[in-house]
Amino acid sequence: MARGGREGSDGSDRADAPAADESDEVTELAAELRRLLLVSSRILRSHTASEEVSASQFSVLAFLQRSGTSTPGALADFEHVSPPVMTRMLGRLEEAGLVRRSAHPGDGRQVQVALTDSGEQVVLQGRAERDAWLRRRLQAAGPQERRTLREATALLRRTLVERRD
Amino acid sequence: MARGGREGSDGSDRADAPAADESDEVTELAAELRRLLLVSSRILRSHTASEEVSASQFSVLAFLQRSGTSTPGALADFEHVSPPVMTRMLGRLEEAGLVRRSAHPGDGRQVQVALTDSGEQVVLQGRAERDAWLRRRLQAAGPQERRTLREATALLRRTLVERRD
DNA sequence: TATTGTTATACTCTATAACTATA
DNA sequence: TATAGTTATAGAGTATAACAATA
Repeated sequence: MARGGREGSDGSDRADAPAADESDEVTELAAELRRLLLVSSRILRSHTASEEVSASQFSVLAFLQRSGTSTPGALADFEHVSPPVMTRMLGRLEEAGLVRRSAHPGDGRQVQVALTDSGEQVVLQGRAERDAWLRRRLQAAGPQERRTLREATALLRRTLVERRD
Repeated sequence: MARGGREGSDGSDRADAPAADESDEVTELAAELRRLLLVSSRILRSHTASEEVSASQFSVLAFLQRSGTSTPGALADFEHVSPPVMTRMLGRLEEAGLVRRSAHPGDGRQVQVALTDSGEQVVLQGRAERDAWLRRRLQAAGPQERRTLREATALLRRTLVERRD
């Protein structure tokens, strides 16, 4: 990791101008984080898909199960996908009989989306099984490590997901 | 999977049988982590793709730049994709003139993969630009938070990526 | 005119199965 | 027989542009 050198060692000690070391540190963290997210999302995707629904589809179903009802636009925002992608996802879920689309009361442009009974079954029964692989690993990691991971999860969400600019 | 209710809630308080609270805690962390990885990989992918190469392709180029030379099989392992996926990725990169495939000396079954000069250019010039978005956010998060993220990155890699079973 | 959603189009990402060539 | 890689096939994930309907 070779970060040799002290900060401010070249005389540029203004507080708001990051020193070379800090810049290196951020650069390296960024590269590691990028790679980790890319690879671990692949791994997780493969471990949380089932024959019934993919990881992405399950995420939509789980959101609907908690929120009761939503619209394609709200779901697209929540999942961070473009509207056409959500239209397609909902189309597949509807074909599979897991969600139902109906007219929005009051605003004819919008569409209401809700789980069917079958969709609710998939969420409730699938949840435990779906996260089993991840739970096993977290269990093995130990309490202290889970504490770090909980902090980091919240932090990553704030840093990557919720911030808007 | 349905492991029959909560463990430990019936008075079995052996130290290696996680209490109900711990089980709930792990379950919740697993669900949050799954969702975070799914969503943030989407976000990151959209912010690290360029016209030249996608996020995945860049990751392959960056690995080659550091390792000098590799084989399709080793790259597939490293990226956690199946062999046919790597074949296709390499095909596209080769078409674009960024990598070169050549006969493996000593083992005719294997193939050697290396960057072309053009591919090296893409890596070296693309690195800073590609991570700019992520670096800005990490910079804004502050030193203490980056420390947590560094710990968590290493921890997640050990927990999710490196463990084999 | 702005918003919501969909359709059309065109990629990339991904896996499994079957095949070829070499060891 | 086992290993490395590719081809064939199929489907999911993703985005932008163009369109329709409603507000």
